[in-house]
Amino acid sequence: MMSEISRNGHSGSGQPGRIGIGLELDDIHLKILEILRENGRISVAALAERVGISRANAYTRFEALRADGAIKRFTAEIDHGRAGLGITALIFVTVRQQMWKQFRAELARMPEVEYCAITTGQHDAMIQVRVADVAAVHTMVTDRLANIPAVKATETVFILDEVLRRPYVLPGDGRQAARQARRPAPSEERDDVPLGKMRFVGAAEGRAALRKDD
Amino acid sequence: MMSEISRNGHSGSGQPGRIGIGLELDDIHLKILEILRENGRISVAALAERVGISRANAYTRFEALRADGAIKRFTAEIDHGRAGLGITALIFVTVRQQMWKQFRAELARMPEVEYCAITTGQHDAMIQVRVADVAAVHTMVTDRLANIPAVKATETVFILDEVLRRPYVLPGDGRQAARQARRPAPSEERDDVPLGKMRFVGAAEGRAALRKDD
DNA sequence: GTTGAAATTAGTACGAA
DNA sequence: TTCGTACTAATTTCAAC
Repeated sequence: MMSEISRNGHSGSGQPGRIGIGLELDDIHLKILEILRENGRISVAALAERVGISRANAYTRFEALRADGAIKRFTAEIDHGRAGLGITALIFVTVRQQMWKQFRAELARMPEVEYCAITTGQHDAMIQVRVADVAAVHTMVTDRLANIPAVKATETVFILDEVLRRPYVLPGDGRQAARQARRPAPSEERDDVPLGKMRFVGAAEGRAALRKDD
Repeated sequence: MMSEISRNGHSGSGQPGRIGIGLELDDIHLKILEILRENGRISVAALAERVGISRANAYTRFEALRADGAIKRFTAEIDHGRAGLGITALIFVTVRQQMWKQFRAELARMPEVEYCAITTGQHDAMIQVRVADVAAVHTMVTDRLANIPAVKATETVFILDEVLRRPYVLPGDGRQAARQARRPAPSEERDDVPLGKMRFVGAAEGRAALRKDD
């Protein structure tokens, strides 16, 4: 029903970008993932044809990806509006230290939470909820979240529009990006970028005052 | 490759929580969606059995849900760490008014962006990116985002851990919530909830100063 | 890693309740 | 509408190459 999902870390391997311990993923594996994230119901036979390998090979790789955990599961994307959950909100939560375990346990009991991530910055966690109406957000925050001792403070914003959601970003996309963006060729490095535009918010700096910069 | 996804609004219907114009979704439809979001590759035959309807009926409903758009697509969930994208970050963007169109167009050209939503509050949009290493986040923000005229300012936080992701929240979950949480047993109703804990950030208030409340 | 043939399963059509 | 059945097409499995 609810799923703990993998940490961002690389299971011990210190090298960022390094492929995980299990399978070595080659280009064909990545192409399979790319097709599967667009169409999770494609038959393995059709997959083999699109990738340009034999069916037996496709079955082997498909199973390997599943077994290795590179593919975690297959899922259907639902239109929430049509399913009666027209309101999406983000709730940024400040958690009392040493009460994370309780916070997580409570989260698991809230089915309207679609996503929760621990973040650096001003807050400690961001949760995304889907509910039927604005009142439900209010109820959720004031009745449920605020009653959790682990929750020190919350800040809620509403999502007005979801501009894009990609099924899942893959390294292949990065290569495309590198091509498209043709990155920071040291020579043509742009130094006219207005530095005041950007801000990186680390964990320590987090609770510090937030200046407004517009 | 990239997909515009539906607005939060209810396509004209003013009633929040109301099912969209197309299909009337009954309990069986919702049960089908519930199964499909857990296992997007289940066969329609197996689906029929689990729901307790005939195979023919299952095919009809399955197709109807697809045609109606209640099911938008099927996708595979990838383990990003294993795929070489170990870093996830959230970038909050302040967008110059009347340059939204440009902003969206540029977003479409950034494959490392997995999700983008327009929000109320201090910022105008939140984008989630997946990249190989921390340096790539820096490059993304300073070289790509900052060079978009539509982008007035950004604020970046890193995701340290993704605590939970549910495939998709459905109204049925709400019912469960009501049951599970069955919470405020009037006797143990807590009226000592510190109101200062919560903050709702509307669009207008947005750019106002942000006090620190810890 | 590939191909081809057998076994199984999926998808369609249609009449009856 | 929904169900049950029969029919056709496709997929998966498994063998040998």
